Amino acid sequence: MPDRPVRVRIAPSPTGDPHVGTAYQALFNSAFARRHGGAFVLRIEDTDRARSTPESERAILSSLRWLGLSWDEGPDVGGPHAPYRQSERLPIYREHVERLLAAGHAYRCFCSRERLERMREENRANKEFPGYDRLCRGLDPAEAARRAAAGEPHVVRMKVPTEGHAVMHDLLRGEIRRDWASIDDQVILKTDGFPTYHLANVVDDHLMEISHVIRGEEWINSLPKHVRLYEMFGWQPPVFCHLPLLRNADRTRSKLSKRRNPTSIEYYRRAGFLPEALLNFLGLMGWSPPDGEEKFSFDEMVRSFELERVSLGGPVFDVEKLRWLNGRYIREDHDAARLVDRLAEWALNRETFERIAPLAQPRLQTLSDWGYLTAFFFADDVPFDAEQVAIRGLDREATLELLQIASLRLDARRTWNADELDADFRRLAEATGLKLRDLTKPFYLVLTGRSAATPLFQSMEILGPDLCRVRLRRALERLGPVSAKKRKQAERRMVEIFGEPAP
RNA sequence: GGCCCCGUCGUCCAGCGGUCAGGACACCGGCCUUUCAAGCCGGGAACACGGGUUCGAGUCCCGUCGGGGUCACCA
Repeated sequence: MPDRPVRVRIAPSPTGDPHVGTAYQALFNSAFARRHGGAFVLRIEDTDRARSTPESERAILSSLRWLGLSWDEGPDVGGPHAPYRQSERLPIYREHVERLLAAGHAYRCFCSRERLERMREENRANKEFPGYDRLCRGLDPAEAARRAAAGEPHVVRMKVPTEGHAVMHDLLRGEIRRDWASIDDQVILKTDGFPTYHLANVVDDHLMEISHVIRGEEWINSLPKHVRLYEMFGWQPPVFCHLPLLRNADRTRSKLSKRRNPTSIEYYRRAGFLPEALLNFLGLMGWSPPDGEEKFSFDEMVRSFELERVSLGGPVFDVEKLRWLNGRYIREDHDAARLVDRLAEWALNRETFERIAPLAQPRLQTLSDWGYLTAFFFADDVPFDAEQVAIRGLDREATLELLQIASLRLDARRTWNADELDADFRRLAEATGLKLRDLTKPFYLVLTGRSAATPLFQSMEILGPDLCRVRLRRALERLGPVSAKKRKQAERRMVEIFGEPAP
């Protein structure tokens, strides 16, 4: 361990819903920092211009805060190494790329995407190494600089050794070796002038004086490139520690994915999980305190946290056990009054009731009708009769495809309100020649558990995207697992009907 | 497929050369009880396999098998 102050970070990419995996990484980094009296930094890695959104960044920050996590430096709290958003650090990366270029550690590459694609395809077909063939590495740098100055589009690639092997160290895994011949010259600066992860990550970790890089196992394979970048810059690399990936509970045991499990932190919030329970549960993934007690607060975790105690097997995210733990928190940490407070914080409050009231009012004959009518707003899953899921005039398969298309569309939405949902469903009805009321029927069933409920789109708005998406996915799963082929088909149809760019 | 990582009950963890392989979730049975939960008691359930090293391997080494990750101008 280098004798410098402990500084760690998480570097989420704001390209989607706040993921429990991000919370997991944040928890372990934060606990490690606190344990060693160090600093925990949050840095936004928004170098993917096409997919990064401010809404996603906001959502990630607020979800992490909901969990009780906090950071010493970050885009919202500032800090000595600001800015903490990579899109605001472009000149820094440019300057560092120049340095590598000048030192001959990197070169400009003018190869077209088409050429690269062709090359990859051929190599794969011939079972040869599929990486970049280094065509532009041989270009005269002066000539390349002239072409670039003339405005010819290009990327910058780092030079990687062509022989020998990289030797790396991981805090938990020890030495890792990898032949350089299996690694190609990675792009570090894209055509649009943005850096890639590899470059931005290394530059920022260095400038922000990160001492330990604690991140997901998925990064092990790019470690050689990172280590090489540190070498080329002449910097001391941080200690690397790769944590196991959270896994799906199904047979695949692949890394946790929303296709198979709810992954959005917001889902767990809406479904009534307590933040302290979710955080505690995440702390049980790959780690356990020496005393074996499974219920512990973040502060308690910090007190006994040892990174060395992390076990390497990929932990399955078992919602059943999370539910049990959540129940313990409800039972053991709350008296009735406190529980009522928590319920109000969650959803049972005047604000929610006021949103629902206009929808419920026309449908109430007595005040007591309220309970049954609105119960689905305050539930996680809703039971429904699968037999009834049908669209008039369509067979089961066609019905399922529509549910699938809608599900994909709803997944792609970045904003969520009744008017837009209304427009989406109208469009889908139009494209399929269905009456809106026939189309929405199965959605009432799977989203509200009833064939008649408060109006669908307004109800969906109140329900929120996370609950709606999960209910739809569960319904699809239950009604007949969709084959990969069918999903592809539905995906194409969705794009046909709604167009490529998500709103 | 190449490369990399990993491998203890169905699941999450403990074990860090000598334990009857322990705890928790889930499951099953019992007790308690106006129901259901909760709680308490009990039960079944694992060291992937094969070689080594060692007086002695779940623990160390090698191989096989299995799982995962990764092979982008995404992170």
